[in-house]
Amino acid sequence: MMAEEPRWRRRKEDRPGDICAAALQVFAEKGFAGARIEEIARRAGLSKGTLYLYFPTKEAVFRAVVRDAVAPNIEVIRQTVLASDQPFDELVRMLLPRVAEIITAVPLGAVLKMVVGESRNFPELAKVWHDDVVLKAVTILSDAIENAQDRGEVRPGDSRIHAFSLVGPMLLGVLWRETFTPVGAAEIDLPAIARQHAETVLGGLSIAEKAG
Amino acid sequence: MMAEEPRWRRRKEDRPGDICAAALQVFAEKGFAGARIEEIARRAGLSKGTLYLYFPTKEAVFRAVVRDAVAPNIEVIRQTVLASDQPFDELVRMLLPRVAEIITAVPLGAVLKMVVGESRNFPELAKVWHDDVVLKAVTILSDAIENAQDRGEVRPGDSRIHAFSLVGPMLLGVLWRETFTPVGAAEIDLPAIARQHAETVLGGLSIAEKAG
Amino acid sequence: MMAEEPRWRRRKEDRPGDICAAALQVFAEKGFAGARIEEIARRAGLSKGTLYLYFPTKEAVFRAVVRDAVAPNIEVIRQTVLASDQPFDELVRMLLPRVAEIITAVPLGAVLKMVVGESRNFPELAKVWHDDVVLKAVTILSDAIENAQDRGEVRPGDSRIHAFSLVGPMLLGVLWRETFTPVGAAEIDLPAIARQHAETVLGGLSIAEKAG
Amino acid sequence: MMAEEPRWRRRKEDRPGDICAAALQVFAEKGFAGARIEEIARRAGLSKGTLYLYFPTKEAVFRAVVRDAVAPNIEVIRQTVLASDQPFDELVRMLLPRVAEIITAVPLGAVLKMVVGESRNFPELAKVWHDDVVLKAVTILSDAIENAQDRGEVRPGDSRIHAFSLVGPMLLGVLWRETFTPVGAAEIDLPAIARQHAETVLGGLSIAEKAG
DNA sequence: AATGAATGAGGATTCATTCAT
DNA sequence: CATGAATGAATCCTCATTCAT
Repeated sequence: MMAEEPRWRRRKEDRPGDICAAALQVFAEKGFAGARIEEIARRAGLSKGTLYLYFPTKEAVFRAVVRDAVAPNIEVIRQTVLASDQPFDELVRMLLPRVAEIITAVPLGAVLKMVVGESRNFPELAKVWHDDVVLKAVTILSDAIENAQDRGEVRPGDSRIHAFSLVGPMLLGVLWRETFTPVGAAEIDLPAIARQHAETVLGGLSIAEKAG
Repeated sequence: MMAEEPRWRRRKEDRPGDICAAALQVFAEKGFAGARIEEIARRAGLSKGTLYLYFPTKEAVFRAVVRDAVAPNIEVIRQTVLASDQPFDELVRMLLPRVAEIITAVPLGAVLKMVVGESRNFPELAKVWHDDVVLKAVTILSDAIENAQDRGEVRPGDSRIHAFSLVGPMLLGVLWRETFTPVGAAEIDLPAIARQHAETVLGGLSIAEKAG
Repeated sequence: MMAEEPRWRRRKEDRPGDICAAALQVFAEKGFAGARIEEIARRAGLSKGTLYLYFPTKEAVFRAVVRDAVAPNIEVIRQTVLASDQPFDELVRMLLPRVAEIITAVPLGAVLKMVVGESRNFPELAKVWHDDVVLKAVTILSDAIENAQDRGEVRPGDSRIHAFSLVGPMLLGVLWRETFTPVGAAEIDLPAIARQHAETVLGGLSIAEKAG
Repeated sequence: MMAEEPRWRRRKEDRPGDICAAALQVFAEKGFAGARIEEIARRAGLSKGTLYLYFPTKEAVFRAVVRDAVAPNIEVIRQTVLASDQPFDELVRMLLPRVAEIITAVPLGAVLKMVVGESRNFPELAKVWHDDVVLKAVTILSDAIENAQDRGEVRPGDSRIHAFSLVGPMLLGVLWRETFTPVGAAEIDLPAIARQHAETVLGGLSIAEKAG
């Protein structure tokens, strides 16, 4: 326990972060329209009026939540991929479990659900996510794939579709967990999916292994 | 076009279908909470009050839309899989493009988005989809996979995760198309994904090919 | 049983009466605003549209119901009172049970409730009831009382208040029955009230008895 | 009057009372269904939305109005009756004018009208009124009557019907005033009714007087 | 800065009334 | 005459946003 930090002493510079964290929970549970500003405020430990000192509108809170979930994670992926000059199969065997870890640690699934669900109401958010997260991630992957193709490690084919083949099952797992596990579906073991799918997909992508 | 259709004629039987079709559009665009009954009614070519002759609440319309999207499609998958006593790789080469076709023909992507986006607000719909669509589809697939494993056609491993490996990229493609294409992302060629991913994933699942 | 009268052969001249009878039930149960035209039509055995062939508005139906309940009953009272040249105490001993009978036979209580409950929304109905029913009844009574006072049969005092003393308990009984018996209150035996109250009130009104 | 009262000040505690007072007026005028929340709010000096900070539904407001009219008044009656060890005729001569006073001072007539008019739509309110107001009042009275009968002061007979004989005319007067006076009927002088009816009914109920 | 009472625009739902058949 | 599908005005209620304290 921390030394009895009085509620009113919470440093104001933490507020936006607190609000975003609370809002993420609520938006993920209720969707944008179903979320109530008052509940976000309550979970952030402040009053409705105070929340409006930090964000001008509910939409602004939503945008902040979705944008904030962008930056930290994409960088991790980039580092992981770029730093590696190892063979493609090694990269994949490391990358997929890493993605599973990240997805489990941060509420990426919840945000993804929000982006998918509200993409028509907030097209500019879908755009930000596309441009700054998804496209970047796919590009990093497909670049790596093309390099591996050039090196003869990966079978020919559209590198972007190969990227879908790599990460699609992981995404499916995340959405499954967010959507169906709360209503009684079996638990999803993301790391297990990562490990087994890595082997499955590599079996097909790695020409070397087959040729052997 | 018919010549000067009267403002309304007795077509009670067509109404529910018209309403569901219009509602699917609007719900897919705006989400449940963002959809306005009046707009659904207008797109269905009738007035607000008339819609309420056929559905008691907005929720009832939503449920009808989501439930109606269930029945017709799952059966197609089952027929495709069960009817085949062909080798596993043939099945997959036929199945994935078939799925791509279905997804393209009917608005399954839109409904899927709705189910994912509103699963917390309508858990019983998520449950129906899980029980009647997703679980059935996965079970059909994993049964086929287990049979193929028994016959030595497919490498060992959790059959459900193998099923994820099979269809995950297709689902990712659908959601991508629903979410990002409207905001400027590249078009998604589902049949191309189906063809290429079939080869990719089979390369790994088919022990025979490797052994050869 | 009558010889199978087909529904569609119901003579149209009966319709207004059928509608009023059905409407009386529904208005008494739900009040004016709570009553639905469709339910009135259904109970009258016809469709909503058909009802509008006989009455232009819901208000018109309500007015007809309340007015129709006026005529038949006030006349009975008048006859009973005027026809009697018997002593006052005989009159009362006959009149109160007669009122109890009428009230029990026709749904006067229900209409009374409606008049009381909707008097502010339909002041002209309250006026009709006041002018044509209540005031007449009171006048008939107070005239009889004044005559009896002149004959030395009834103690002095405001004749209208004496009339209240005569009929008040009966009215209380009717409203009690309409209001509280449906929610579990004891049954009200109107004839018993009539008999006992007649003796009670006469004991006071009849100077002769006391003087003797 | 206070000088220039600010548009609003913190007066959360006064609100429910203000709202109930305004609602009583409006419900009495229009009935439950005819009353508009916005008008209640306006008469209470606040906006529609503010009213909903204090009551969750229109029904809740109605219930509060009716229930609030219960408590204060029944106690007065009980005290009046219980405190008296005077002869029965003295009690009645004191009680009826007391009832007339109460009815005149508080809007009991309006509430009674509401209870009668809406008893079918709000049976639980009719029950509360029956159990907590009417039955108690009647029981208090009939107990007093039975005691008086035991002492030989009151003629035999069903004590509850005797109670009706006592208070029926007063109730009739109240409802008359609520219903017919607004449409042009003569004013009702409740105290006069109380005084004259007390003498009238006692003349009959008091054996002593007659025997003498 | 913080609060929370107050506001009112917005949207779901009802139901009297109309009218094509 | 009879029907019942269709309409839309009316009203309850919600909740993002404001603002006096």
